[in-house]
Amino acid sequence: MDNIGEEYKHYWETNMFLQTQELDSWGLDEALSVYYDSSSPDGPTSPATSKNIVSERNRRKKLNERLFALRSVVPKISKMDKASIIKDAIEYIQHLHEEEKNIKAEIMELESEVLMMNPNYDFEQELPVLLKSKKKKTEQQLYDSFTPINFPIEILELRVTYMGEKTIVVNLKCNKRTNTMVKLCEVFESLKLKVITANITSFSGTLFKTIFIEVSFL
Amino acid sequence: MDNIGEEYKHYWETNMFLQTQELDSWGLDEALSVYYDSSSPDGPTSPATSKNIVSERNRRKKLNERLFALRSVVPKISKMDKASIIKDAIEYIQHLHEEEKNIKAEIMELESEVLMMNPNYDFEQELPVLLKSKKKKTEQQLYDSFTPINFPIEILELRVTYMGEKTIVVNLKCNKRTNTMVKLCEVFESLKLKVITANITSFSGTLFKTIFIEVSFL
DNA sequence: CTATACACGTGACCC
DNA sequence: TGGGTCACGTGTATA
Repeated sequence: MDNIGEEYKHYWETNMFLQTQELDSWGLDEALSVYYDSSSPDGPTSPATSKNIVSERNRRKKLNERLFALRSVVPKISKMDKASIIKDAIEYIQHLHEEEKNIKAEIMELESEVLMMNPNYDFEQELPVLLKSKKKKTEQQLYDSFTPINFPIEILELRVTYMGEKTIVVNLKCNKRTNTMVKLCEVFESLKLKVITANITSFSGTLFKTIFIEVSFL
Repeated sequence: MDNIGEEYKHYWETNMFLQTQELDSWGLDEALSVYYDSSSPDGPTSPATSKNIVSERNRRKKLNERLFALRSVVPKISKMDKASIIKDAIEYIQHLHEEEKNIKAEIMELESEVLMMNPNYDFEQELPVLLKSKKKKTEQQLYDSFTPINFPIEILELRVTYMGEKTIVVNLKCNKRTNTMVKLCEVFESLKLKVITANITSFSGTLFKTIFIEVSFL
């Protein structure tokens, strides 16, 4: 009895790291069950007890796997204790709850702010996070999500001209899509150039942008 | 031996509900340890084994309490299984992670939106959620957040002129700061106006922006 | 009757 | 050399 048990006397975490080996060593368990089956058919311990043993082993193993997985999704794990893992998970969830609460109040405030300043703003189209989550919650207690829609800049024409020794002129033509102008500005801002003057003209769905740039970088 | 054990043969959840009563019935355990101590000092099971028994009992109890607490902070608990509780907790944490990511992008967008429309807005004073969470992070390796660095638009001059019955000219002068041009563009994009032509000129740290707008909204 | 899930006592391990 | 933790086998109650 004892020598059989000693095969499994590892620390539980080491057990987790050697799961495959454990699966191999499970062959011993079948030997064990056979041992139980053939030895004593009279006692109340032989016929179904071996089944219960392997069942219980599987249950423990599954529980440990879950616990290990739980540890992996929780940052700031203080100790490797089973109890400590659960404790850390609880604290982490509570922290996320609080943060979520604050951040949702934040969003509601910001939305009303935007709505006041611009009553024609279309939240359904551009910022559907809270609305969608409310919808889903009524349908089922499930968790919400959303996907931001981003159109790329479609450049139709790009021409760079050097005027004199310190000035560059950039001529750009592209299709007008949502936020296209914003993205263009972001590109030129990120280049940290010294823009002398810029002109943007919109005509029938096309953006024309002409930029004068001083060559001397800062 | 058996009659003592029968006191504890409840389902684990019922055990949790009757914790206080269990604490009372622990008087029986002390009687148990005494029984072990006084009965057989010769066998290898008496002296330290009873200590281990009560220790192990406490450990199991603590673990179940933690598990019960974990269940209480996780909504949408499918089954009461120990393993299922941990599984639901894992899925819930993963969901919260994803939601947090999305909602933070959302807030950044809204903040810039508000900032555009009301350049003198003070995020530090009125909406310190993200900033506060960041403070916590510097103090310890705690859970993460972020802070968008946003300079407000400093408007020096704003003049709106009506030209004819369908055209508006907006003249704007403001200081040049980081992303000022981007924010200006975002403001005018969000207003969903029909911009005919726009001109931006930079001169000694000041932005001059002139915009021709057709009045007819889409 | 057979699974499934649990609490229990026990020996072994490590700090 | 204990206090703390673990895996194991077992009896038992629920579905």
